[in-house]
Amino acid sequence: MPELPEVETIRRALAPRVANQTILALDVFEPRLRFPVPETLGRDLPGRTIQNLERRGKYLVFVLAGDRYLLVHLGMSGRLSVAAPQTPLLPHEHWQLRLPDMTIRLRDPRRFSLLLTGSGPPATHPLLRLLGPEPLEDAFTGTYWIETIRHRKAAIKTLLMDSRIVAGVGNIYANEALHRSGIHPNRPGDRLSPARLLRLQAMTRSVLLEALASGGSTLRDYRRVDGAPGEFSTVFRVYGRAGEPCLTCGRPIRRTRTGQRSTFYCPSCQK
DNA sequence: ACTGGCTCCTGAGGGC
DNA sequence: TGCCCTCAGGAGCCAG
Repeated sequence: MPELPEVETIRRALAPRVANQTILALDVFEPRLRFPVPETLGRDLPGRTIQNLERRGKYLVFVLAGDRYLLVHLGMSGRLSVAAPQTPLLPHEHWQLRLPDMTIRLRDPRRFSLLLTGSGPPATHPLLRLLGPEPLEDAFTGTYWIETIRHRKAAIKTLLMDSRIVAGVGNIYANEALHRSGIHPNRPGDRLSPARLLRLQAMTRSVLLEALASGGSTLRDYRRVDGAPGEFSTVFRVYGRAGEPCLTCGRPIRRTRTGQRSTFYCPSCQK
């Protein structure tokens, strides 16, 4: 489900509301998520203060006092919401974090999400340690991108979605960035010129920034924390538009598969 | 060192 | 109405 713009939208909404709040309780209703929720979490967390809420790729990091943190990933169908006290549990609500002023609940029908904890610098957690640079930060330089891609034989779309190369670009925005760049999703990395790679890097940034400005996209499961839908899906140029006319040239958008993921592209505009 | 394929899970939607 | 099939925004893990 959520890609970087959606996770960042959630982070921005929650961060000011959770900062400096002390955890009253963490209630786990279903520990069988992507990885089992550690049994000690519920005992461990009460009394700890949340210092701030950060993001790395599609991971949310609740930084706690005392050198601890909570790591949350929403997977495909995970959704965080602020629940009123006493609200009955909805189906597939697997845990809640109770704070003095609010309760945060996670709902996730497919259970691909995760809730883990760690101590020390979050960047050293095994799931974060190998992540590539943030696409919207300076570390994602043109030199790095070109040098990383130019000798790889995998499809450029697969490489763009590889979080070890660049963190947080998922299926929707990879499709959109490739269309804006005029690059065929299945073109091997080593068959793209530096100039075309630089264009793709710039288009990746701009599509993520535009989505962020719209509060993210809405497809099936994603909602903002307050329940409002994101607005970006109205401006998809290829994603989900198989058979519809390309907004650039009018020829029908084609759907295919790259790896195990759905790929949408214009056979005329993308080479 | 890379690459591609498989896997976890539930729900929605289409065809018959 | 029901059954069966395919597909869904992620990404770790595995064999080759």
